[in-house]
Amino acid sequence: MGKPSDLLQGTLEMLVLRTLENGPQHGWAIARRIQQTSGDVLQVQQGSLYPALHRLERMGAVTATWRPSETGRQARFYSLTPAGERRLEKERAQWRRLSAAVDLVIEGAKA
Amino acid sequence: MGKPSDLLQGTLEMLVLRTLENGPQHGWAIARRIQQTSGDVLQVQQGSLYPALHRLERMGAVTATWRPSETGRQARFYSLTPAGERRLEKERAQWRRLSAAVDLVIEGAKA
DNA sequence: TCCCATGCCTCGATTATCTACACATCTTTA
DNA sequence: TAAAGATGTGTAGATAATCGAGGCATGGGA
Repeated sequence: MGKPSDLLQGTLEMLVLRTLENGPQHGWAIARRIQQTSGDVLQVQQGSLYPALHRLERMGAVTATWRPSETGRQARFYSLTPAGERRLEKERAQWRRLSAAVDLVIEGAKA
Repeated sequence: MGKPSDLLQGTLEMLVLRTLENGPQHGWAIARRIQQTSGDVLQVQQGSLYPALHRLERMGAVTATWRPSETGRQARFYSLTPAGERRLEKERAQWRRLSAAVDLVIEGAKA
């Protein structure tokens, strides 16, 4: 059960933005969804998630409103902004480029 | 020209160990080789490389000796130890697992 | 002579993440 | 009824890898 640290720094924001492409969600649901979608490989710590959400809000990539959740409790729902979508696209492209580059190095034939 | 930070933290050690699978090399050559092998996408900063090399040496994953380089100058050649090989295998497996998980999340179908 | 490539290294700052908490409500279980 | 667990948001302090910028030294070419 690897933590999104280890080598995934900076990737958390991308994961969060990507999850919000499916529509507005509150923090707890975002964390759960990432874990599920990744086949239980990635788990997002609350101490990383909320600061990341606040960063994204400060930079205008997401907006947030208080609304009752499915269970009737008050929860903070985050939505992607156009700026957030653009940011996601950039980070996604960056990820593809860099992870492909790492693969080239580590999977390449010896000698 | 992405920096191996951005999302590659912790990956540097793996890249270095992988490069040493091709035989002993000095720091400068390791950096150059990673850059070449990655198709000029990854570039290793000296301020990251040497601390990483020293960490790996302290933990016994590599050994180092001074020898003249191809150009005749004294250089510090690093070699993989058995412990380093084991570490590389673990990190390589970890990388595959986690990068595949990230791909699952970000490439998955919407909704 | 001056510059550039080679080659090693350190220092301070940045920054995201982690662990571990605190707080609140609602539901389930003993 | 009381305890426990799930839901849900958040902060505080510490950690640690990386970065940028610099220093130092040698050798070769212009």
